[in-house]
Amino acid sequence: MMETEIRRASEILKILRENFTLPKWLSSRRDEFETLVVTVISQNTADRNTAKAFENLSKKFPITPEAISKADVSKIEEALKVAGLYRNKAKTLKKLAKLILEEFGGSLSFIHEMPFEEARKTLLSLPGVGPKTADVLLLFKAKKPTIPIDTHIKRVSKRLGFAPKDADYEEIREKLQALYSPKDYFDVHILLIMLGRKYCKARKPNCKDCPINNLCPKYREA
DNA sequence: GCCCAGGTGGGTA
DNA sequence: TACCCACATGGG
Repeated sequence: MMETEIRRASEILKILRENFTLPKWLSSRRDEFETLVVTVISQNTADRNTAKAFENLSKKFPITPEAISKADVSKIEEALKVAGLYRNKAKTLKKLAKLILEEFGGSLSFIHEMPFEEARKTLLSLPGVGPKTADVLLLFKAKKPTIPIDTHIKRVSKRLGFAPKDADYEEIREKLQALYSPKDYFDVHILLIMLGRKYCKARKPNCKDCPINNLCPKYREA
């Protein structure tokens, strides 16, 4: 990897830190299972609707493998309706709760105990858990060195020239992790999403006001 | 009315 | 393996 690319990446992070305020609550607050539940709900879903759905579900049930595994799928569906894809997600959550109860002793503590790769593989074997969801659990709850790649990060990384247009999830994750130090993975994840939402949008990017536009090859071309 | 928010799994070639 | 589609709601 080019030395200059690493320097550009560091400069980008520095400027993002100066321009965005990191929310403090993200890593604490919820336990592993709650985090899994909210992350599944969040799949392909706007944050506001995710929050509403999680709140709805919390009012109906304690967010535990015990309660969710016993819950009526229709009740879970009702709570999740606002988030969209609710039939799939309701089924997935119930399956996950059951599986965690029966195969993992009712807890996701293995994400702390297993080495990173094993923990990730185990998470990926769970229904409804793909790379994004697995990496969220690993980074936020187990403090493992990984960067969840969501749609914003995918887009921003390509525009910044960190990854080719056809790059897949793993390629982008590995590239970002190589560009940054593990202690910064959390901030990189959050800040790139914030950048993507505010300036580097899919349809109407606001490059003119973007705080890192002169570090962006796309902008300098134009 | 349309576009955006925004991952995973199952099917087909 | 590599695509392609289904899943579904809410706000601007």
